[in-house]
Amino acid sequence: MPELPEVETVRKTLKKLVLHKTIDQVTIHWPKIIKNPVEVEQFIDALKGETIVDVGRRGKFLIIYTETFALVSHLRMEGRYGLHPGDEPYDKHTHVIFHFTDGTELRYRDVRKFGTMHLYKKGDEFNYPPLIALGPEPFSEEFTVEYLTEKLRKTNRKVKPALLDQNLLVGLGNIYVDEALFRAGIHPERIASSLTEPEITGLHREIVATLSEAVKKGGSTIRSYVNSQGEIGMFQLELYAYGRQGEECKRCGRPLEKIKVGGRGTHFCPNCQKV
DNA sequence: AGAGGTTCTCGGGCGC
DNA sequence: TGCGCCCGAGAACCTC
Repeated sequence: MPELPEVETVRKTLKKLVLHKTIDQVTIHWPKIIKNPVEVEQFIDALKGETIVDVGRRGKFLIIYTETFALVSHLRMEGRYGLHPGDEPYDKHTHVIFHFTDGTELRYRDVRKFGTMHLYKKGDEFNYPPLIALGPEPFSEEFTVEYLTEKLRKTNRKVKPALLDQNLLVGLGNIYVDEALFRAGIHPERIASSLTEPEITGLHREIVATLSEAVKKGGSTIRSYVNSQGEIGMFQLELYAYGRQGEECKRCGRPLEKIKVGGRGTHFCPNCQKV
């Protein structure tokens, strides 16, 4: 589910819901979600009495800031946040509950239990995993054609797995990497170092354009994604490649195909994206 | 029944 | 042979 556009949408909606709320208690039903500190009791004790002052994002990670701490949260496949009245029942997939002093609760629900939370002192979060080695943000000045060229030039991986590597560039996941490659007319199995200068220029442009258009549409809802207010995204209507195998290519009219690349389902047009 | 939007870890293979 | 790097496979979990 959540790639950069979805996480950015969650960030905005979550911020509206929880800003200025004070944590009274934390309940944890599946301790493995908490990766740092190792002792879950320390995680709980640290957050008691803390007030939420901001909600940020780095790549696909949400960062919930309190006065003293940074809670780094990854939704992985199906993690979701929602604000609920304290007396509303919760189901077996609700693993972490932040009880606020006003009687409401921020609940983290994750059917597959893949999500993670790391708590650090504010300011330390970028010096430790999982944020420490991340590549540039696609909308930052650091992400230039020159940067992308340099990175792709020195790897023998296929271009799709290379672009999914969050240490090269943050934000792309399986949906948007297929979209950016389609829009740039590049076959996902091309060896990264074989891309030409014009191809990389086009790829850079389409990565930024695809992600920014998707942010404007509130992300893509394929199976389960909703933002923190329970609303679906609308970018799934604009997709050229993802999930469209067997359907007509919006550019040339021939049927799209689905193959496996680096173990991931990969959608592309064999006519518009030549090997 | 196997695939699914993610990412970390591990081990094989290769080159020096 | 040994070490380091790069890359791909597998694992973490549940639902349809």
